[in-house]
Amino acid sequence: MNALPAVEVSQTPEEKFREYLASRSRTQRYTAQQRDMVKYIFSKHNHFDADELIDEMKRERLRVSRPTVYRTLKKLVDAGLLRRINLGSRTVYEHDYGYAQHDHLHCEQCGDMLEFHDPKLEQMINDVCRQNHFQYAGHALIIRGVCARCNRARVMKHRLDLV
Amino acid sequence: MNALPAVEVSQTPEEKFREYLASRSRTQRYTAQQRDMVKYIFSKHNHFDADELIDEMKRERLRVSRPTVYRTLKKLVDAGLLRRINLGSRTVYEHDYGYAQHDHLHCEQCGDMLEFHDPKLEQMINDVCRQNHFQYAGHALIIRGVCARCNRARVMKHRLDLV
DNA sequence: ATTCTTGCAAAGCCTTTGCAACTGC
DNA sequence: GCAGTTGCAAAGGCTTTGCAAGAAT
Repeated sequence: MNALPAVEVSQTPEEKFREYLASRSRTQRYTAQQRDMVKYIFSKHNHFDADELIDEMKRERLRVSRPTVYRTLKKLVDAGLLRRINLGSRTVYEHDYGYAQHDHLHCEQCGDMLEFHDPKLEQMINDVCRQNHFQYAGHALIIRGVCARCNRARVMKHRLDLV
Repeated sequence: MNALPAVEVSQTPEEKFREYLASRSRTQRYTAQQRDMVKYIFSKHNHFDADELIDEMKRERLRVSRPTVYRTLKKLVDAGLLRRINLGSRTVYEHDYGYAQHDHLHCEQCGDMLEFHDPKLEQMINDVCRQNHFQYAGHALIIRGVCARCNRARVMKHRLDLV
């Protein structure tokens, strides 16, 4: 995974989540397990699915139960802290808070997710929505293919095969 | 669903599928059920999921079994006749043969899929891939939001509520 | 005749839920 | 103490698979 610049945010993810839990008519509680999840998830910038998260947190001796992880992930997405990405065979999550708007190049070989940002995309989406009188709520663009590293590996292998 | 121009193709979907089944080392058979599926699917241009297809075909008194439908859908995708679209909560299929390359505006209200084509998108994808030495294999862009019709309905409802 | 396809029932996979015990506020 | 959260086990939805019977070439 490559890096895009982080974005300045005034609140920590934890604060933002607490705010969400308390906001307008919501009377939700901030529990130890939720705190652990938020802390763990925002301690590293990567893409993960529910299973990976559970495994990794268990490895760190953090208490997590599967239903609670799913329930909390849903809240985190709703709170704007995480974004769900549907990869077809897998659903992964990534930070949506404190991180620049971007889309993905998904390597079908190694599974890596390269991030990129292109203002031309936003412009285009904007135009298309306007032309169709479509009220924009969000988008998902995933470009599938083979990343540079895997490509090199393939070329190397091919050369070796020829010898 | 709105219409994009159809594309001239030299083979019927059925012919193309037969060709696929027979091609390079494959010795797959063309069965009655597969034929019915291809015919039915290409008799109308719309987006459908496995369940809808099964229901509709049954309504037409066509014999279909769930496992066979899944197996055949997979072949049709592989053959380049259909494209899978992952909508997050649903997986739908659409024609990928005899139809122009396009992307989607997905209405979250009524579920409708508006199709559009913009060469600027291809250009952008091309550039991004080149910059990242990424070998392109395909992409999926889905723009979420509310379509014009649902928007009008919402505005109308709002007006009525004010009365 | 041989090899592939079918269909049933059953399993798989990921995700959600009912409910009693528990905990944050 | 009350209302929301947890965790188990169980159910759900969608998709795949093992295998014996059937069909295509």
